[in-house]
Amino acid sequence: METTPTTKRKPTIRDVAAAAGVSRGTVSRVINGGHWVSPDAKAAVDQAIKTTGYHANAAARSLATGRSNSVAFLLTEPQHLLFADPTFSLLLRGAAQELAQRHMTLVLLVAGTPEEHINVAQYLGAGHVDGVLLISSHESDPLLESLLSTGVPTVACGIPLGHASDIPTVSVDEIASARTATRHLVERGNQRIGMITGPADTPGGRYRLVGFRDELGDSFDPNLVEPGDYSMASGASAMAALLERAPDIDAVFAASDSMAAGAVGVLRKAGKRIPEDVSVIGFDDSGLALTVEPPLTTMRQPFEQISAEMVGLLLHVIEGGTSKSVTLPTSLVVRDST
Amino acid sequence: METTPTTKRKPTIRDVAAAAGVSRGTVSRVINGGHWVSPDAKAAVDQAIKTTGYHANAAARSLATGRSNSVAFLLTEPQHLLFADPTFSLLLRGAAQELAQRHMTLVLLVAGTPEEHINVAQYLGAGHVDGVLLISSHESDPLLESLLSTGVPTVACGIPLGHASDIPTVSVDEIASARTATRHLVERGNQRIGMITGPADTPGGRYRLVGFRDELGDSFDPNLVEPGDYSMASGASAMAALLERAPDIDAVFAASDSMAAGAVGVLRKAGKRIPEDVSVIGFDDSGLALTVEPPLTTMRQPFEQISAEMVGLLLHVIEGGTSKSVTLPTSLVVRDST
DNA sequence: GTCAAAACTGTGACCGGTCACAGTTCTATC
DNA sequence: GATAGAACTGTGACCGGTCACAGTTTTGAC
Repeated sequence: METTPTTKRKPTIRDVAAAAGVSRGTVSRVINGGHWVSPDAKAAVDQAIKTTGYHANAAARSLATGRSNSVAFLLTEPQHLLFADPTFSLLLRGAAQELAQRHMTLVLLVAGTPEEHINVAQYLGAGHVDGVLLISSHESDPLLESLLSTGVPTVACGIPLGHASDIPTVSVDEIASARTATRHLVERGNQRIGMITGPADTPGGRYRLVGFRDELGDSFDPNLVEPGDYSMASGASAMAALLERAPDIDAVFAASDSMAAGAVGVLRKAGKRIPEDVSVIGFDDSGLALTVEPPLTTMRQPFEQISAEMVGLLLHVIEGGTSKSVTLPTSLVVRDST
Repeated sequence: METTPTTKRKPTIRDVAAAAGVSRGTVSRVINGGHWVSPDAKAAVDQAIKTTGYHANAAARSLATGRSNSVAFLLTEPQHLLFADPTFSLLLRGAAQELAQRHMTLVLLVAGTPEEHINVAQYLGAGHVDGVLLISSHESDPLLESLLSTGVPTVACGIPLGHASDIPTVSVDEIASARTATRHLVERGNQRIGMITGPADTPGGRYRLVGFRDELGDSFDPNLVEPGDYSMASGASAMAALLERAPDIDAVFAASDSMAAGAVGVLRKAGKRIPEDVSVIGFDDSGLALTVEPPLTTMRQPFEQISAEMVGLLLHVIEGGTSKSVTLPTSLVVRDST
């Protein structure tokens, strides 16, 4: 490997200043909005930036300003949920785009194993990022504790159980959504409606069940509730359990599309027609909902809005603004499974 | 909001040096491997780091060393492919973990729109990251051109068409994999085997077709080939087209599980039983393969290995090592669709 | 025509590390 | 016991920006 002639040092702000015939300070001002610089100077600097091919050095800027212009996208889910569930990639993409527009970057942090946990905690504690987008934390998440204690600006996705008031949150109205889903099944004439819930230590796991129970009122039968962990496999085994306990079940509300998909597979193997014999409704409206046969009726979560709101909120907190939480509406998407 | 008492300034290397009774230089040496420092000094520094709660400032370090200790995970796919296809999240997660082990971070870059393209090019050109993991680039990708011209160390996933020798790559043997898949169908006794290909400007789109054709030899019928774009919808319409052209088709090889899933839906609606009437084989072994009914036979890509190799290779190039490419084997996973 | 305020510009210190180099101590060799 | 070299330590310069402040010019009011 020969040394390329491209060994020219990267231009610094001093090079630009020299080329434009002004001082570093003026160049800096032009870069940062251009206030309080004369039109002549600004033009000269703009020109010099072009000719030199200058780009500000992020590290130097961070060091001087104390801000990194990056935020962490923090995943704490155990591994199998992550790639089983396509929802997180929607959030991720949305957040990345939203941040890019604001010229900030997104660093992905995965805290699956305990070892990763402590590494992540260290990393965040060191102040390497300006803020954290916390994705779907389980109750009593130790990471949340350390986040709160280090004081890194944080916005959560889905109300972290037990910390409702401590931390700004973007979430959907779980209870209302679950009621809507349940009402839909009732309105379709179903009588024996079961539910496959998410883990009880997650907001979706807990509150969707609450909405389900609230909506059914007196006709709620605890025997028709079976827990899952959002994964397809858990949906399948939960459905199997429900079928065994209540062969006359005529509808099921799953707290995720993945679990609904698992349930559909089991129902079909059991010879049930969907929706004639059993109606199925999911939650999320992830890409999965369309791959299932029949396509799933589901509660759509506005993932694009969620990520946009999270970024907006986080940046607001980083700027020193007061923190508030946002609740977004879901919508019922009716397809062929009900 | 009252000012918290936690306004204590973050400890710097000088604080640690003072606490340990040594110089900054010694502390720096301890942090970076601890060579050439006496056991006494090292112990004192380690102790001081603990008591002060010191973490090195990444920006300062980057500024001094000229390295950012971060790499970009660059997505250039058009939007709809991204979240339709779960494969990228596997790669992403694998890469993040692999990097975390080496105390580097992964910044996610999305270059979907032309505007994002130029922003990303700028960002990379500015040297904000030490290297780039390039995910599935299409031929004549302008971003690739600018990457090569800026000289940022880059490793591609899947041989970038037209740049085979310019850039280190981690890929699977597309042709051999396609031959294995095709052979499997032939061995199952199928006679009229169709293929749904990926876009011709992607390596998977081009070379899987080559393998398919090679394996079939004389019995290859160009009339039984229909292009798709890896998405489920495209798989469905391609399957519909094939069925119309060749109602006697008895097997189909799709270049992605998503397309296979789309094909399965169409086949079932057409009254075909799978695999009795038509066998279907996919590619990837993404999570999707198990959600389809029946579960898909498919060619498994070793995504964990791919991301691990990519990171390893990239870091090697960053360190100034010579670049080489790696080809990994796929494996046939037989399920119920063949 | 004076003077104050507004508009603009340049300078030096600083952010928190790393690195080269010079200086010191310790060990081993003849 | 002189001396070379290894092992260890401290110092100042530097990375490339930003910022506060001081200095200069322009503008407008009286």
